[in-house]
Amino acid sequence: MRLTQRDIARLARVSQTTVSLVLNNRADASARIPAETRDRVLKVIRETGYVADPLARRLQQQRNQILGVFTYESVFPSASADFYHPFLSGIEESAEERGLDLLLFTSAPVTDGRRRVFHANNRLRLADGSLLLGRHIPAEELARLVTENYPFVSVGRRDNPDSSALVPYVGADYVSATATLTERARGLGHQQVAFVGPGEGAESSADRLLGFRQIAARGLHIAPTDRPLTDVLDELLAKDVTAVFVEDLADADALAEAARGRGLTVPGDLSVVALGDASRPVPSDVDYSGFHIPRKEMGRQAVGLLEAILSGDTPDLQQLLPCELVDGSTLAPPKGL
Amino acid sequence: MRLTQRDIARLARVSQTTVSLVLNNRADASARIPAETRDRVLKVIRETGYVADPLARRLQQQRNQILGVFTYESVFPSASADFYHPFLSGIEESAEERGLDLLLFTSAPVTDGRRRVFHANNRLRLADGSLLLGRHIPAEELARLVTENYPFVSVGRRDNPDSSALVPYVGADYVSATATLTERARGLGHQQVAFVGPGEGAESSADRLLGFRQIAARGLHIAPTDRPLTDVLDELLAKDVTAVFVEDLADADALAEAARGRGLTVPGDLSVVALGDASRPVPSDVDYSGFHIPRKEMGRQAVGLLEAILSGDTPDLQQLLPCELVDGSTLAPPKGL
DNA sequence: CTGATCTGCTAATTCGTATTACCTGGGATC
DNA sequence: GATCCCAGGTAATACGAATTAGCAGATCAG
Repeated sequence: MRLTQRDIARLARVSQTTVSLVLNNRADASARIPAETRDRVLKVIRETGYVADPLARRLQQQRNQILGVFTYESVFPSASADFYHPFLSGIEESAEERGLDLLLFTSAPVTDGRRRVFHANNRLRLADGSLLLGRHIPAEELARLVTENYPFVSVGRRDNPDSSALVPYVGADYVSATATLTERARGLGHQQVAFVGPGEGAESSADRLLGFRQIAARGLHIAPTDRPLTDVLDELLAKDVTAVFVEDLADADALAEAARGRGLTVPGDLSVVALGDASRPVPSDVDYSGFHIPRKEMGRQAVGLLEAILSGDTPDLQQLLPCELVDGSTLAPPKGL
Repeated sequence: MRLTQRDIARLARVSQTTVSLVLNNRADASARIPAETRDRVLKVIRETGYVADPLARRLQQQRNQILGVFTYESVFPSASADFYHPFLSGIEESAEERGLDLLLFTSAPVTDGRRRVFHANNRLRLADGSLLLGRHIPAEELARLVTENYPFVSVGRRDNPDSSALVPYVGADYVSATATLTERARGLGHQQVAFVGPGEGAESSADRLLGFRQIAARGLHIAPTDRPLTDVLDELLAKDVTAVFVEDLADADALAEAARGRGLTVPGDLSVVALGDASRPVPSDVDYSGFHIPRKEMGRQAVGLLEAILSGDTPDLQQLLPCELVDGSTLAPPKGL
């Protein structure tokens, strides 16, 4: 049987109220506890090792000092670890600084190979608010979270289910980063540049193409829908492209490798820019030019934003962080120059 | 303002009791709800999106379906990630299967560079029970957890603070694994074998030496207390050692590298056996003979053990899992043969 | 000497849910 | 006609801590 304040009260010959007052160090005008009584209570607490039940506490108060973390895939298996890790590192660090615990919603049942926030025995309310992570977050879940007024922040994604719902998020500014790099390529003398990637679907893809287009309005765009890489490379060369922008570092590496296979040099004959980190392990250790997504910082900021929301502040609910530009070795003036 | 059962009750024109009964699907003789009433209540619940407050629930019940995870270092920074990750992967997997959420105690204040379980505002009771992970778990904290009767399981460590306290743990059987490998070396014809490592202090170290001694009672033991590696190598060669057992894969690699530096071949001139995984990144991709610690499985088993404890079963509180032997390429008959 | 103020506490209530005990009206049984 | 039973609920209470209201007794002002 576990100890309650009532037990402590009995042992210290005071009321449960007094125990609570001592514990919470209340010295209001309405409740003055003389040192002698206070010490007596504290002594009993020390001797028994009593700790307050945090759950009973929060029934009363508004905050619980727990932040939920909902991931749409398992966190720890190494397959998704590379993706989630940097975010979680920042989240953990920030939570530690703020004295918050993190609740991983591993109990969410998996349907169709994905976890769902909303299910029969929804446990979101265990936490004061939650952080949502995942490559693909279903729009209807976001919408419901917003309409139910549940405090949450989406990390890394910035898709809005519809115009009416304002989804709080911390994202990365792909537009600026891509634009800056495209401009840099222009500055180095590249006349024909190309963007290889879907450029639509996820906002992260759309944003990169947008940034590219801001500078290279008429640059080539190739959406490699299951097209073999050699095919893509053929088209690039046929159109005299000297600098190519790729959404993923792993894809960038594959493309560069293919180019080298044809006797081309990188960046001499073809500059390759990686617009983001590798989504899967890459064997080569080439230092690709491009940018890194500030994942750890995004995690940190997300905790900050959620805390602000919880404490009633309403700062800018949608935050974009600058990407870290990487000079690297694969972006240089074209050979002809 | 969030919805309560009282609100649902009002809307459905029933009592709060009835709402609770419907929600929990109680069809006992003591409470029979006709389909009509039940449907009316369920309709309101659906329309409002009401979900029960899990905290208020557990105030009443015994279980909360939350397992605490206490780590003595941060989990996600890549420095400790390699260590914690496999454990956590198993824990997460098992928690998911059992419908449990995981609470990371990131709020525990850091003193002397380490987290502490026990501090002023101890929050262990948020969870039904907890898993303890860490390279170095202070004995006094273990002792206190035991005396306070808090349900927990220590993962990977099996140190007992004193004989009276029975610490529940899931560990790895280093003794058997080391003994098996030593026997294998003997079988291959090695006459002089050596064990390089502290062999005391942590039980994991002591256990390995113990397993080694079971087979090679008079084998050489070198405790490399800050001794330069070349020194250790000198001694091995001077004593005609042909097979050496090293506690850590990283150390094994360093030693093998040093041997090769002197023109020796591995395993031709010297067999090297790694008694465990690398505790720090190792550049080489040599496939060392030795064993792996079954970290993921240990995580899984720990959840199982904790669940058993929580449900009142008292199985064997201390469990040892077999290590995975690795044939590898660094253990072979000595050259002379 | 009377009322006001202060000290040092405690009884009662609250949070949201689950459970237990009981209530009511009608039909069946004796 | 009295008793019992049963369906269909509800009122009351418990869980553990926090808070609000308030109660004795001492002290002080006037």
